[in-house]
Amino acid sequence: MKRTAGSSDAAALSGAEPSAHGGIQSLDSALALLQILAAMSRPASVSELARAGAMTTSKAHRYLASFINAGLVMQRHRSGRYELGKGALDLGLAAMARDNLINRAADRLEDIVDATGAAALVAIWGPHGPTVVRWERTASFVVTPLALGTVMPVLNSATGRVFLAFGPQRMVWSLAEAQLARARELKLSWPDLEPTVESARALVERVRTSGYSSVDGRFIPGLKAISAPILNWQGEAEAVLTITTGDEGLLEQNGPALDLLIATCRELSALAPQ
Amino acid sequence: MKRTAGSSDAAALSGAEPSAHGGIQSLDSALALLQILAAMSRPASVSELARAGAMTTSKAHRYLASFINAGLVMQRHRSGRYELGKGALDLGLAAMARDNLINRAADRLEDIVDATGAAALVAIWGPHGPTVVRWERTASFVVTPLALGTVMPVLNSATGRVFLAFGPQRMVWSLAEAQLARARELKLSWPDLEPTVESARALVERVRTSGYSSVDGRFIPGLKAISAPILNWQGEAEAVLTITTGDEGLLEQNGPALDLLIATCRELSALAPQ
DNA sequence: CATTAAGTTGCACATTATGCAATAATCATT
DNA sequence: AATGATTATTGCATAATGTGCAACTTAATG
Repeated sequence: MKRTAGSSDAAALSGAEPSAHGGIQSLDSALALLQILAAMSRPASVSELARAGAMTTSKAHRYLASFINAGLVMQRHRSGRYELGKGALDLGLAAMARDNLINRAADRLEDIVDATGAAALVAIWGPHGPTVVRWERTASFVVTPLALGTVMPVLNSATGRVFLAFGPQRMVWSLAEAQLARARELKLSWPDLEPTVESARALVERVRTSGYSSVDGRFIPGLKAISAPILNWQGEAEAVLTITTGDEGLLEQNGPALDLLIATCRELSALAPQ
Repeated sequence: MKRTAGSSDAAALSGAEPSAHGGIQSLDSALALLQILAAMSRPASVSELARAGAMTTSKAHRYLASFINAGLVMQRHRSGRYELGKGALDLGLAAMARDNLINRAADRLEDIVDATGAAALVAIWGPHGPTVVRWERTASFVVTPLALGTVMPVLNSATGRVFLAFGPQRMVWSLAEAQLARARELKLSWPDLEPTVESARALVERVRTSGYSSVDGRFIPGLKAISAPILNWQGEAEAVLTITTGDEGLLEQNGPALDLLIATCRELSALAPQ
């Protein structure tokens, strides 16, 4: 392990340059690599990871070996690509179990589903965008896979739009701008949104003014959704609550489902931490 | 770092005892401590953690300092108790997103499109039938019937036929029977399908036997498509993967595109949740 | 305020993390 | 199927830092 060239005489004599925060240097390096892997949208090779982490492949490989041993990372077969493993999921679920805001929101889902006959979900902002962390539905809900971990698009989902208006702005707009660029490249647009920053900002104004967002069957035929934010004390969305249904009448403006959603989010917002 | 008492002479000469799995010893110890913290039901003191992890408080403290620096752990104030931080939640969310079937399938679209020069899509069963939820194409792909939310017909699209054979049967056949009745009313038929239940059942047998479905230019002039199911453990399609192209030669039987499609769906099926 | 217990940090020494090169495995091409 | 190129993995000598101990700091209690 190399010392920095500017080591003081005292440090040189004693043998160790302590890390700036009193931690362990190899652990810091390893955890930086883990974050790089987590940010990747696909399984990665050891050389990709080493390059991205500015380290030798040999070093990256050894860190990955320890992460595999701990269950945080998995590799499909020897010499295969690496991705996050069950241990990472378990760690996240443990962290989530301690998050009072998510748990309070989740506790409301059953009542919402019972009252509306629809499906309802809680999403929070994750490394890849708005991520479903809890959901409930009635047995008759017809859409097949709606699952824990589903990442919603920012621009054309009700959930995503609420994050666009109320979420952590720098991160949200970084992703939104990428999605806008991609849409322009493929010459896409949506019923109420052109793939431009100006159009997206106008959408944000509409969502902020109304305090919720909705998408109707023009986006996914037969599906309608309404979403509202659970705000913290800075007015930023900590989570988003969404009701989604195939029943076109259920989520009408000024209807009971929207009232329930807004009231629930308001109550949960009042309980949010500083 | 202490050697075990039984170190071999060779290891003593070379200086390092490699960890059993080729990883890094201090990283292994640190990750073991993190798991102990995750398993605790409440915030823990450094001495509790050190005791549970059979290490000195000084060692535990330094590991925790690195975890805090990485965001995986937080401490309410100096000398306060330790608990999992936002970074642990983010790691879990990233793992959750990886674990999601639609995201896994979507990740494959780019490779498929690159390999074939065609367009590729993921569809799920929605309220009005097979619904496109993800798609990719090359920028040069000129024919664009695709959009997020496009509902494919059940009887005369490759995607729909795979759902007919492998999808949630009660819902799928309810819609199929309605489309058959409509076709009889309009006196429609298709090159390989009469608008009868018997003919449709024969089609299902063919699709189930081959494990995939294809439609050629007789259905939509200039377009050919092949589809295969991503099956769950009950043998029911959770999603369907489709390659579509205007190049008639590309999707020939026993060709590389079909092989790629089948292999991809097989791999994704193997990863599907219970 | 004094005392005790727990958290945090300096430093000498003990231990292992690391880079480099060799070996093994996988992928692409013919 | 064979071959060459590329990438993943591992042995080992050297470079680097992780660790235990004790001192210092902080927090809690009487």
